[in-house]
Amino acid sequence: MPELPEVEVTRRGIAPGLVGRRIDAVAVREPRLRWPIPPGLARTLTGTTVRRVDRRGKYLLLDCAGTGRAGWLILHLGMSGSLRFVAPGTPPAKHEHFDLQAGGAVLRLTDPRRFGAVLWHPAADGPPSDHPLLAGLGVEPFAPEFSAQRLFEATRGRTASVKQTLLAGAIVVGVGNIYASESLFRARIHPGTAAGRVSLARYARLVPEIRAVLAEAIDKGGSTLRDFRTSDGPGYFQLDYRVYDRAGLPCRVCGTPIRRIVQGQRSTFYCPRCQR
DNA sequence: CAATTTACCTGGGTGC
DNA sequence: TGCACCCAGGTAAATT
Repeated sequence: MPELPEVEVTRRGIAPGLVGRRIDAVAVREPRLRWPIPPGLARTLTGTTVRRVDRRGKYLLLDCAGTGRAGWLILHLGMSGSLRFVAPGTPPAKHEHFDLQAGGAVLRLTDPRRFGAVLWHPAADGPPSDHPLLAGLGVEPFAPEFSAQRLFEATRGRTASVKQTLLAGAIVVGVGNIYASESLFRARIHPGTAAGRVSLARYARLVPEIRAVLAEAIDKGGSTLRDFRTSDGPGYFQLDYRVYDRAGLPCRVCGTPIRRIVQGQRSTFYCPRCQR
């Protein structure tokens, strides 16, 4: 599943092939994603030039501008989406729903479960941060604004578990299901603890661990990164998980069997001895 | 009213 | 071979 690290690796992978290039053609083969791909998108995009490729949370933002048109193409990979470049004329396989042809390269979106999104945010509607899907997002985990103090203050009075609170993305983005379990393990915090009852000192342990685990995953993705021009995209890399998906296996620190619990219909993994 | 919980979208994989 | 069922993440809707 593409989480923030995969999306960031994708951003780095596709940006060189897009920035400064003119969009020559757009193909929409299957508009039924999480939300419909806007009907006029091909007409809007064709002829614009990609100025930047940014990321906000798990959203990719392509800054596109041309004569009389400007805005951002918003891409989300959902839980099964990926992007890669293919040679022009490559016949689309099943689940390959969307193409962006720019300067001889074709960026192709594959998404079997169609939980992803391709949306357009006109510049006239303000910056992308004004878009309803982006407006409520928390801070970026690598931004200086993300601090133990901020986490502490934002969670006072909250009764929801610290794991679910991180996952919700309203305080900090990018801590998906895998990285929530992993970072809480590294910080030795029990995932079931009410967010409002976690001390400032514990959040001071957690913040650097969140950054470390995300940075590690990005590095790993960068190092295993395939050629976005010819091959099949970022190929989801796996961190050497310490607790995630390790139910029943011995904790790498103390040997106690890792437990799996369900919080908000989602799996959480933790070590009952190391995390309290 | 804000916080919290539940439902839903889809299709690959699994087990019978 | 077919089919019921589970699971995944992010958002909307429902509920507290």
